[in-house]
Amino acid sequence: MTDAPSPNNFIRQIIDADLAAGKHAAGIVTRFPPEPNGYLHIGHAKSICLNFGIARDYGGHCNLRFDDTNPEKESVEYLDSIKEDVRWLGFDWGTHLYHAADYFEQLYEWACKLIRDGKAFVCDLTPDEIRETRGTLTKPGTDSPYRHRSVEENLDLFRRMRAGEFPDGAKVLRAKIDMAAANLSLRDPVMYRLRRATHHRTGDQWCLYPMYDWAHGQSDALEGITHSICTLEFEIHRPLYDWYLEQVAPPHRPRQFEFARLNMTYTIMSKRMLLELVQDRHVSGWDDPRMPTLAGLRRRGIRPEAIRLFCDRIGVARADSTVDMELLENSVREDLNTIVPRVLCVHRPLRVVLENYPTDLVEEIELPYFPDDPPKMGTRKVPFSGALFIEQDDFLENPPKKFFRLSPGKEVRLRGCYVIKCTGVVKDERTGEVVELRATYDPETRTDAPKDGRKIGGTIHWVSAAHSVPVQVRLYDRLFSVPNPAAGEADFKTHLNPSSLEVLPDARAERSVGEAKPGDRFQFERRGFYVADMKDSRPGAPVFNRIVSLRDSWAKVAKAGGA
RNA sequence: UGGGGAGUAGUGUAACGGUAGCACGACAGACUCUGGAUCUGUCUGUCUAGGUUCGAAUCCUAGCUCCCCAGCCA
Repeated sequence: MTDAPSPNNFIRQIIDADLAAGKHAAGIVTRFPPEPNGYLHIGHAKSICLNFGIARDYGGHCNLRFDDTNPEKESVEYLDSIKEDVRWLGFDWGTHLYHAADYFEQLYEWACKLIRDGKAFVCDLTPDEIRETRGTLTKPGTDSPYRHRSVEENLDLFRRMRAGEFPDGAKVLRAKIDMAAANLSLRDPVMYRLRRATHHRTGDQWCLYPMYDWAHGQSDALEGITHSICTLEFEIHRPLYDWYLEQVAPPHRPRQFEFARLNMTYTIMSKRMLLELVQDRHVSGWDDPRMPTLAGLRRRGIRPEAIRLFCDRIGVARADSTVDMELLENSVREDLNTIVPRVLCVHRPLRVVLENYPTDLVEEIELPYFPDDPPKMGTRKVPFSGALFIEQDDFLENPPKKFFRLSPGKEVRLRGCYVIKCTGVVKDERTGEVVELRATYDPETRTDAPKDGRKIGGTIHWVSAAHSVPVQVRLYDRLFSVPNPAAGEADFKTHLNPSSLEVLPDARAERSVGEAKPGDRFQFERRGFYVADMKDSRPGAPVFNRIVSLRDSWAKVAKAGGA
């Protein structure tokens, strides 16, 4: 599937205007700059599609750059997962793989330049003191007593910080800007802090680590980034981004642009909260099929094509927004609809015995995998016998008016097969529960409508009791039961949807899916799209994840009917 | 109450002084051996109040609401 160019948006308009003005003759260069401190989620997918999509459509390139300036929270596990996820999403950084850590030496030299220019100083204040002297939103801060150290002293101290002469937290390097600036990020921001932590890339080579603001713009400059696209919360940092670049004055001058990050209903996008769900075992891991992580969506069975389609549909703008989960679900259905074979699987079996079907007869019914266009995917043979399973909720003893399924004395079509009529109901004597149905079949109706012209209202799915295979089916639903779990004062975990996972113990599928391989996708007719789980499924013992249910207009009717 | 941003149908996003469009959604109908899919139709909108203009979502003024910023996180 080759995607069409993504829809227009304000960033592309800026690029068009730049190009029209003769800028960026060497080409458009963007970057996707994750910190390897967690797994990528669908919000990152928005950024990836934006940055890599622009590079693709404008004939430029997009760098994958790890923003690895905080070794305490970062790891190779995250780094590897990010690379895997970007590739899986369908994007290729080619040779353009970078790490902020690769610029530490250059950054250090530039920091020395700022010191020499009187634009940075070593500060001995404690974190608390720095906070206290920073002022507040409405009150200016006060200068650090160390702000006027000589260039020589600063240079010497900074060198000794690097050499490890001071304990963590004892000193920082700060930019000398303006403690009275209305924009707090300009109040002598910290550029470097001491941190004795092993870095996943530079090991113990450094105990001095640059802050994001200092590292990011310079990294962009080094890489020749033309459009450094980030989310709205960094907008307030842009003056600092520009200030550092002005001081360093590198040959290439990148520019920062901000867009609104993705929010979606019934889920969370906060890395911190996602980590908490994983650590506290509310989910099985980063790749739990309920997680909004790319690893989770992948294991759920969603294809990258669907995510790219979704990202094109949601657009890019500067206003805060929350996208309906429905939009993702629709993108998933649309992606899968025409490419996935249809098969039959009964989730909660109810036994039906056909009283007039010849004992011991088994018919092999040839059914197309894609009924809307039978030649497209071929056929398979499905065994039919006198003992079947149908879905429990396809039978109602006392049906409401618009119920088109099976009930006593009524008929239904078995998908791709005979019309049957319910002739009896067997109940558990003690509980009153319906445990079996008796029925008759109409031998004339296997491929045709009833000869006498009577109308059959509904069609239900079925399997032969003796020939079907047991499968485990895992019904996934939204992770949270409220649209915005992160809002409000209550712990977001109190909004976890208790029925976000339902495991069906007795599901039965038609014989043909018994040998499904991990990753195989099917539509179980009238239920939804499913994938054989990559981790837990194996041929002969399939385990299916529900990717997304089918639209179900009966569910709405039933609900509206006050059920 | 300092500074920086943002307000277009229920949701998301176009329109860049000239008919407010698209997608999701909802509703209605057609079709249907998936209550699926498909097709058709309908629905709801420019934050408010002024102003400029032949004409304003767009320009101006005032106001309202929401978001972001006081990490040695990114």
